[in-house]
Amino acid sequence: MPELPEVETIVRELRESVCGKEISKIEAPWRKAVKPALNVAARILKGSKVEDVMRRGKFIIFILNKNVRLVVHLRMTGRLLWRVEQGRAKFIRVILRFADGSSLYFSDVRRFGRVWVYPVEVYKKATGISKLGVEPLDLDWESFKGIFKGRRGILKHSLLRQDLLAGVGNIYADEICFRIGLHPLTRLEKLGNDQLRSLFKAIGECLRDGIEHCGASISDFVGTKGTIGQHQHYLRVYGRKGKPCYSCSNLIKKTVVAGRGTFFCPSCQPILKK
DNA sequence: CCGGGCCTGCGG
DNA sequence: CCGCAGGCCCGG
Repeated sequence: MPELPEVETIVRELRESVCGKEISKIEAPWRKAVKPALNVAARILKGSKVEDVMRRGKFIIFILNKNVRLVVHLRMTGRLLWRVEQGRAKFIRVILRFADGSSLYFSDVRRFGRVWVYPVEVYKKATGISKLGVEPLDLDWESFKGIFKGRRGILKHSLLRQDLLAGVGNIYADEICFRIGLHPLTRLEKLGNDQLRSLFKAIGECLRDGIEHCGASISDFVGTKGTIGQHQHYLRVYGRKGKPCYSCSNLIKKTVVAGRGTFFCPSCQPILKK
């Protein structure tokens, strides 16, 4: 459930805390979390120093010297933590040990998350980063139009497609649809130029708001020091089934779109016809 | 385009 | 105690 704003929050914290550190060892209490096999990953990592930390979509990329990249995807319940609470040690899947004695823990209750270690020449292919679409926050209106104008498909489904736009997940997709006043099932091809333009603006606004509030701690998200975000207090529809719409006071409904729980206001978000 | 698989905790 | 939660991959 960490989406672009939550991942960005983590990356900003890491950039302040991990740069310059030398990795002395990688451990994997759950070996399947690491690709390639742990001994291979360890050999590639040997003696690597962290030069920078970046984000691409929902991927976290550690730039290491000697042209090595360590990539993390948190999927649903993954966390990167400098300290793990008592009782949650059983969820630690991977540990990065540093030469200064500190350790960064990859904890993940549901084991969907992964850590990859690869040379710079192959890491994008090996992780799936090469298949990602554009970065929503680097996007200008002309490029956005190039991607979405004339495209067919369901609005919410298109927002969730990482090969079009990298980083939007279920929560922000619903928030974006609410912000432009369209039902998540609206077909893209029915959007006029003005609506496309407002969609473009809404994507940027929703994601930037999320970053400004250090992410939404809805179910699981915490920062690297265990601190929660604040954006859950600012969500307009997600998780608000049966509660009055902030805009019109009608009750928020929940349905399923693209296989995911989807919240919307039936009166503020009509399905666009024709 | 839909649904199952990966997984576990927790809500109903 | 069943089934839902959902990012992403894959197969039909």
